[in-house]
Amino acid sequence: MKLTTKGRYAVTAMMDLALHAKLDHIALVDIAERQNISLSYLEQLFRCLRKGGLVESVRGAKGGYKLARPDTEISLADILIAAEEEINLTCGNGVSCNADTPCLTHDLWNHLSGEFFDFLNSKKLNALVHSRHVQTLATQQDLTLIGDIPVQISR
Amino acid sequence: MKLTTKGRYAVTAMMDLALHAKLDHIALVDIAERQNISLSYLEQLFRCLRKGGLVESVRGAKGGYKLARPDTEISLADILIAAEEEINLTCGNGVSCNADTPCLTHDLWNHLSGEFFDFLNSKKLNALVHSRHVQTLATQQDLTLIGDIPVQISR
DNA sequence: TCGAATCCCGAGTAATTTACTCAGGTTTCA
DNA sequence: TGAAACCTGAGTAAATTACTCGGGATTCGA
Repeated sequence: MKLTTKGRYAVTAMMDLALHAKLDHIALVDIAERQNISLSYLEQLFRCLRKGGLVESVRGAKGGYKLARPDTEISLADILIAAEEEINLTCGNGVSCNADTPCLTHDLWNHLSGEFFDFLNSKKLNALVHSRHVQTLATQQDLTLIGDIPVQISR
Repeated sequence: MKLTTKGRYAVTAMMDLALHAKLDHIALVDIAERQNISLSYLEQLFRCLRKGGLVESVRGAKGGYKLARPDTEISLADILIAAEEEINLTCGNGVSCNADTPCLTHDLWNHLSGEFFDFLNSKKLNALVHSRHVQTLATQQDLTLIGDIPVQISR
């Protein structure tokens, strides 16, 4: 019942993409710096996100990633599933639960799992980045980076 | 974002207790048989449930466990927390997230975690065992056991 | 009073999963 | 041509899970 860092990083990275959506493509290096995530780990993560159809990539110098769909059409559930976090509260149909002898909680968890999915699916990326708090943080992050390395934000 | 077997077993076992609440005390051996859970694992689990104040025990022969509160006052959240499943979707306040530089998702997950807790907390044990499906299963389980070992259900 | 049934407890451990890293590609821009 | 970026597969230390084991403490009933 815990969120793994993979899931959290995926959401963070997608929010970063959404926040900088006005730029053409964002390089993973930038996200790695802004969000304090290892580059190699991000690369691995974006493999999943790309396979999941959530981001599009441009290879080569000046390449990078951008959202494959408007941020109004990407939900927390989409991101977590793409990052290979199962949203799975079910009984797992293990040894002690099969067609003959389903466990007591079989239906219960199936049902709750569905409700939980709907909940996460109702949270869209645009809403997530819209909060005052996130906007403030994002601005700070951009300023900090510009302070460190004097580059144009619109490179 | 997965439920561990510990959490599932805990819920199953508590449902079993609730279903047999008319009996004075239920021995773990019975639950182990009915629900196909290893006895030693159940013992470990019930340590947690007892510490969490969800069940009361009677030691010695003819001893066993019963619910410490009416099943209307025990929620899924209570059980999962007692079983040491954290209901924790937060960012974990790891290395890359502290007071100075909170991560983008800090507030987001805190908030969602709360909502999820409320959701699980609204599911009370009495409602869980009330479903037609669970009632049927429970009856089957009791009959099967009586078939195996010819004992009175009301021993 | 003994022994079986039961709860109780701490510790150990194999398997699995997580959270990464690494060493190399390939593609594209300037 | 070379640097900047994406892309890939494989490896691995640490943490977690899902148990087991061996023993002890209590209580009932014969």
